Amino acid sequence: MTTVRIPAGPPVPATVEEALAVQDALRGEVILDEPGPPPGTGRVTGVDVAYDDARDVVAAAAVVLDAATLEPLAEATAVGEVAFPYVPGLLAFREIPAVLAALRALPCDPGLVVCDGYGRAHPRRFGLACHLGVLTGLPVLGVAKNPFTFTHEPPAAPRGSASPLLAEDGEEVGRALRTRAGVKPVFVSAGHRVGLDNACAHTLALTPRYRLPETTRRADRLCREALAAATS
DNA sequence: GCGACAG
DNA sequence: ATCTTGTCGC
Repeated sequence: MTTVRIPAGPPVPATVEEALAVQDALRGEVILDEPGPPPGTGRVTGVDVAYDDARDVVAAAAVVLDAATLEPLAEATAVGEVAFPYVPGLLAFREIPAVLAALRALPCDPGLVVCDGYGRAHPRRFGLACHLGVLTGLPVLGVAKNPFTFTHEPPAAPRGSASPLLAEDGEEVGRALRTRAGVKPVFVSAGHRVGLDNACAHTLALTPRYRLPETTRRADRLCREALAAATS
């Protein structure tokens, strides 16, 4: 397994105003009219980040799975200093430097990337999954655990049931998707070069046993381990 | 003006 | 995200 130091990277915005301007500038680069790779083929990579704010340390993990078997093929972690505070709507600036470093440290192509949080389901339609997609050119989708500010009707009880995640203007920005019968749904949205229907299909393919995708479960575990190792 | 608000 | 024990259930 590869572990890298987060390189002194692409300058992080110094203010909220600058961050908003960056989102404005990059939003037009998002590709929304590609369906993306079909589920169960090629590779799927989960990315996640853990923090120790008291010590100002951040750790990211990228875990590559075989999309057909969900068996791990490769993994990498990156550790460094926290570069941006958590601000709702600006999560990407906090997570992306670490995530990019972990992705670059992988020994193979990531294929489709699955991240925690949102893509188009975002106040300015440019969440983490969109941002990461534009910066890497990779197909990316987002799976979040909460509906954020968006509204939805509870999906029917069976696994696979879904209901639209709606913005104020009525636009469907994502979907509440039931990955386990009778269990709280997850909130799926397209990021870059992946359609919403396909994003949901991928999410179901990645949840044969648990509510959250295997990609995020594995990446979550790995980045916590990396953080503990870096902190001790 | 105040609260809510992905991780 | 993170702080945290036991507990109910398959």
